[in-house]
Amino acid sequence: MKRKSKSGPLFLFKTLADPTRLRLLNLLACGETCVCELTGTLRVVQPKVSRHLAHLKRAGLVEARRNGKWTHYRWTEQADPLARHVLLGLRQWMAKDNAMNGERRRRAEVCCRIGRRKATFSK
Amino acid sequence: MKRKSKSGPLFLFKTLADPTRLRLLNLLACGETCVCELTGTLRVVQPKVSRHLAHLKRAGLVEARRNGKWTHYRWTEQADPLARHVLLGLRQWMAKDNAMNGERRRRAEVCCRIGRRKATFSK
DNA sequence: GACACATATACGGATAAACGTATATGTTAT
DNA sequence: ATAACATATACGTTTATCCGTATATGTGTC
Repeated sequence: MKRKSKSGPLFLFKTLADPTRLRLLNLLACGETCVCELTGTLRVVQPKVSRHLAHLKRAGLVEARRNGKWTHYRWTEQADPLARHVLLGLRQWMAKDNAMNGERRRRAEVCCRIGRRKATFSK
Repeated sequence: MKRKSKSGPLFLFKTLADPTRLRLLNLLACGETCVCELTGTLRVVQPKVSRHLAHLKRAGLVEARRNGKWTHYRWTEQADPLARHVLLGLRQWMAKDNAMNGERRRRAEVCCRIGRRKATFSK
């Protein structure tokens, strides 16, 4: 049996080749966000969000921080040069894209604001 | 019915999320190459190579030039900033990766050398 | 403990992607 | 026109991915 690599460009690109995961990364680009807020903003069922967050985490693109009942996700600092390069480009693209901008703007206000660091979107 | 977008980051990443297509891009990074040489070097059946080249072409990553019986493929100059950025990163990664380096080195010598421009790998 | 809540995973079914084989198209030479 | 060759596409099958629903896990509260 052969095991899957979980790193390298292939897994990176596979991970980025999904609309929901791109939307999640977009929201997380503003800073740490809890699952319930992601779910509310994207308007998709919670297991779907969790599944895709798990995928992003496996790929090393995000990391989770538990705070009581809530889990907050954030982008990870990339060690791999390719991943860092690609994600930087993606971030810049998201900063310009209309749909992505809109989605970051209309994120839910009413959700587990406690213990969250301030969110700013830096290019 | 909804049509597929063929552009944007999603299609780009989907296109890059396949080992054969990455290997093809790697070989093409040296310069224009004909299908028979790609087939010979990758040691995969010809329809597979053609299918993936067609996919890369649809995604706008490569373009084809017909010369007699042969078709030569090459990287296209990217108009889209994200695609250009990502492909630049990929190219740099390929320049360092062992497997990719090996594959570029052991490309077939005996094939349709006529009418091909000289191939050099530039970072 | 029992309960409510946030999040994660398991499972079966649907959809899409990739594959190998066969065949079609296009080009050159005879 | 026929034949030989390079490349592309069509077709049916396998394999991977995504989804929704149900359920499990973990954490605070009573």
